[in-house]
Amino acid sequence: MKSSGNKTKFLILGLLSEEQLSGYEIKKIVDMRFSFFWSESFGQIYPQLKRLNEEGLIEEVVVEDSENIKKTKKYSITDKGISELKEWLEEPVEKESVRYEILLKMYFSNIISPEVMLEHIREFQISHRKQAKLFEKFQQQLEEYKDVHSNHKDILMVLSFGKKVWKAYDEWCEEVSEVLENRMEGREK
Amino acid sequence: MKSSGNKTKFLILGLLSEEQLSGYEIKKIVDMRFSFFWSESFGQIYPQLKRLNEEGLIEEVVVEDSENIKKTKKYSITDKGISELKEWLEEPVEKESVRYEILLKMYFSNIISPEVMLEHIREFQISHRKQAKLFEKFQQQLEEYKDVHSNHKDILMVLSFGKKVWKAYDEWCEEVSEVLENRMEGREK
DNA sequence: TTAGGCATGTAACCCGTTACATGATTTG
DNA sequence: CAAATCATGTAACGGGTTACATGCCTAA
Repeated sequence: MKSSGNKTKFLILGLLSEEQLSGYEIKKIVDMRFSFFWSESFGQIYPQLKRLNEEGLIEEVVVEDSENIKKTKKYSITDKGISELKEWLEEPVEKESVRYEILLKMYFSNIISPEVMLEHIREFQISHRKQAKLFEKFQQQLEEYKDVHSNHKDILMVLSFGKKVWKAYDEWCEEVSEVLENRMEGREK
Repeated sequence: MKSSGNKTKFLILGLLSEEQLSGYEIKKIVDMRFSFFWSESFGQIYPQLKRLNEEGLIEEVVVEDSENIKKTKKYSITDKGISELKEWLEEPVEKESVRYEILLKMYFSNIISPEVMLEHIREFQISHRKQAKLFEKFQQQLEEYKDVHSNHKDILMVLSFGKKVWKAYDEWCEEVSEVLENRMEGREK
């Protein structure tokens, strides 16, 4: 068992190191900006916030919101939290284990018709192109609010990863589509 | 809950649709040829084989190995197994949820020194280059035993995915390394 | 006024890895 | 003959998703 393991913890600490957030806001940020390389569910976030609070790595912020008492529980990171975050950031990256269902299906696709496989590829391509457009949109937003994010450059590099890898996905789809189309024609003859 | 969910099941059915295999052999194949896009542990494979056998999707092969009675339990796929495999292959691909720890660390890397982050990138690059070399090796092997695999072309396409995406990884590493090196110099001034 | 978004949380369940147990066979 | 590899399997644990429960607030 590794010292890390629980990465939700560090995602939360990381986000709280930038600004005070509620569980709901954390989820929103992950869905909007991290979705292409990370995901979290409420079932992870809320219990984790509770634990981190108990451990003293974060603390609840008293939201004195002038007029109305909000129901949102905001948290801020403590010094202890920052030092644990730092520790984790300095630890070597565990190698990710991805599971591409589409490649499994591709591998065994001689069992099914090329038409069906082509359809899978098309869907894969469409959904990833949709994501690729979000990269551009997010990058524009970033340029506008350049001063807000102290880690502006780092975010750009994360985005660059997405753009490069998603481009590779797209090119692969093009290549594979062609092969499958040829196969369809060949079979019809 | 989706009708699929349990993908180990279909990996096993897929591999058994090509040849009779034991649990141990399945693990070996996954580790050698699928490792860049799939992984399985014994703790998944053996119980799953048992279940599939009970369900009648696969059956134990009586290994009559002339001289010595082997301890290996080989399985073959049944017609029922093939039709379930086919069904799954035709179902739409669920979108994968990847978690790139390196991108999380990159995102928050303003907290740590560029030297440490650069080290992470280097390790990422090295391990992925190692994998990239295996693509070439595997492709050569494929060309040699072209006739053995009926799905030769499909395997090549899976490999092509790896080559393209891993190339994108490598290019990203180069780009990011440069940025981090500049940052280090900038800070020293 | 009702549907949808905001907001927090818990419980059940599934999936997957790790660790452990066991024993045969091969190789230095 | 000891160490490594082959080979099969189980149990425990942990991480993550889904479903559910609850209640507020806002806009059509």
